[in-house]
Amino acid sequence: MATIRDVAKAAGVSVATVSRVLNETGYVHEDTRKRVLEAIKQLDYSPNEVARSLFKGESRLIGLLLPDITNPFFPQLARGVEDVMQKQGFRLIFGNSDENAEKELDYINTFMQNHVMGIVSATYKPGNTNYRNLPIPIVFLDRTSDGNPSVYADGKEGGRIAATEIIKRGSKRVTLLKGPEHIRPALDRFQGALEVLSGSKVDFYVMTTNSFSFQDAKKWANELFVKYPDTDGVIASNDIVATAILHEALRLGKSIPQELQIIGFDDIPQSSLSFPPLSTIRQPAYDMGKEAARLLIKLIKKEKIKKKNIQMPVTFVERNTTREVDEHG
Amino acid sequence: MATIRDVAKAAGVSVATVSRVLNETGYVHEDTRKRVLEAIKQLDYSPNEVARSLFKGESRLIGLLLPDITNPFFPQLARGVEDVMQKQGFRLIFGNSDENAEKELDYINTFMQNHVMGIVSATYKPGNTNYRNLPIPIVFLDRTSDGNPSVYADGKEGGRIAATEIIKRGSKRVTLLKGPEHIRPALDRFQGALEVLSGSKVDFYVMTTNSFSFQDAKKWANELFVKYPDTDGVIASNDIVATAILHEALRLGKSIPQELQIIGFDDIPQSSLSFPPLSTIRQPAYDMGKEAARLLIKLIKKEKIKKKNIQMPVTFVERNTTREVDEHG
DNA sequence: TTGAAAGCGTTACCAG
DNA sequence: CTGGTAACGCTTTCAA
Repeated sequence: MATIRDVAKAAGVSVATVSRVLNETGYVHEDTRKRVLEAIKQLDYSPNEVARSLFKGESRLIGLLLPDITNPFFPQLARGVEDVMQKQGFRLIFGNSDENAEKELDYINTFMQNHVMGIVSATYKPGNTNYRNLPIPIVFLDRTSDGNPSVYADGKEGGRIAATEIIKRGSKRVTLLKGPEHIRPALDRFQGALEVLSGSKVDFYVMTTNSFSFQDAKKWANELFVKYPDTDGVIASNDIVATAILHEALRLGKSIPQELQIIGFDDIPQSSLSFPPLSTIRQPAYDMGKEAARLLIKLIKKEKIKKKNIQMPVTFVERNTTREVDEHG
Repeated sequence: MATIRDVAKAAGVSVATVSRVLNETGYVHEDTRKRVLEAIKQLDYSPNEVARSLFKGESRLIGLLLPDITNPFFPQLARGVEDVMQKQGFRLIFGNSDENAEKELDYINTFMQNHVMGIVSATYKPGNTNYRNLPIPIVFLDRTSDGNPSVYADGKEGGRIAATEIIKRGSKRVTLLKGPEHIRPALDRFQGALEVLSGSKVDFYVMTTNSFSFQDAKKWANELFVKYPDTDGVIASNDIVATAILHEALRLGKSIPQELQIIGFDDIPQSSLSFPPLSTIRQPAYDMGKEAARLLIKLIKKEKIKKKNIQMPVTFVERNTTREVDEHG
């Protein structure tokens, strides 16, 4: 690896000059600039980011904290973050916390030790103190933490929409799945749906599902039909669970959506590939990731921020686990 | 942020001593050790990794290069890599190449600039020169590159198994989907299946699908039944495509697996949630990731390596898009 | 317009 | 057992 000194020597100038042309800072004669550029090319030199980072106390690194990249919702967020960071010359250090505060803290610490310029975190849980007085900006993604910048979807509204749509389409005995208590968006959805359901005249059951994993999803699906065999509408806590429920319903010989309607949350890519394709409340995950990255960059550059809490809209994606609405109903 | 000097001052010793207790290198009296530890705790000091990295020319960073984290196969690999790296104190810088050599090179360069100790790459394409004479170890994951360490599944055998099983279960007009030419595992699967099909007495069609994306998968599925409406067995290029085909077949009213058998590749988590659940050739993605991480660490530590090319076994996961084999057939 | 040199926070070597 | 100090590769004054 060539160093700046090698370049200086090759170009017959001082390291200071090389540094100047590298950073386009200060005056440097056009001729010497050319010589330096030439030398750089010859030696295939590229500056050592670590040395740079040490001197400036800065870097081109961003920390990305996810609960679990294996959950299909998060890769989309991650990709959104990465795509804009990449274009801006930032690289991501990433870690999965498994919603575990210790692991999370461990990552945050090493992020700091590596001079990251900011953090995007999708793992905040209420009460968590890991983010207290961090000297760098942090934006929460998919989650919120009071007072901190964040990008998230309107979960409550999503819940309302889900309940409204399923009722509008004729379900009379709705089962509402409540996601993990400590995951804010899950709680929001639940509350939104609960609000509408409570105010309606349909019967409904609430069933708690305290995880989102593939493994457990099957368990919830199974449990659901044992407990509430007569349910004719399910508002699932996310698309994975919804898919598991669809699977189980089909296995039990129920016709979808005639006997049973199902609405999921998230609109992960595979949801349109189930059969029948899943009706769901869509979160614009990729765009949320991008938005979060943009916000963080502004924060890092200390630019003026209009809104530091960005709420993204959710939409009902009508596919075929819900019936068509009867206009004359 | 406290520095080592602050700690030294607080403990009334020299930075050299602090460094010694930090790294447990060289002698230091138990009493002073305690004083230093105390000061470290008081100041909430933790060593600056950047300075460390600059001095040692090393770091605790690993580069991870993926084609696209949004494809559900890769998060599993990534998680495997991360889990063992995490335990060993390594952090990941990660990037998606989109199978684009320039983007790939860009990432590799910044990896180097950040002193990563090694790279795990799942994006190699034949002919790619981006990895030529890198001064650090690299292990290819899911791909191979002649001479370089790698961890991959036995795609060819997977293809053979898929063809054998589908024939054994009675398909007479098999459609074999050929994945992207430049993706080695896809090619291997294809060749393995082709080998068995060619040697059998069933008819078969070959259809080329040059991507693995969700978007395109639907297109292939559609095309398939237009071109080969009489096919009664599909060997898909991966589970995403298989799911899309299952979807389309169901949409067309075909009964699965009676009229049409489908076998996928990978066994991504959602494959067991389709209905009917997808029969597939499983790759142990998570374990492959772990294996790759372990191999890379050994390489970094310059430990003796038994095998630098690790082939992982594939297995037929019999679910319900294939019929039961007729023992008396 | 250019160069010398200090310093970013560590580690490792050499004396003592 | 401990301390002083050079060095890692870079950027940034300060002088020239």
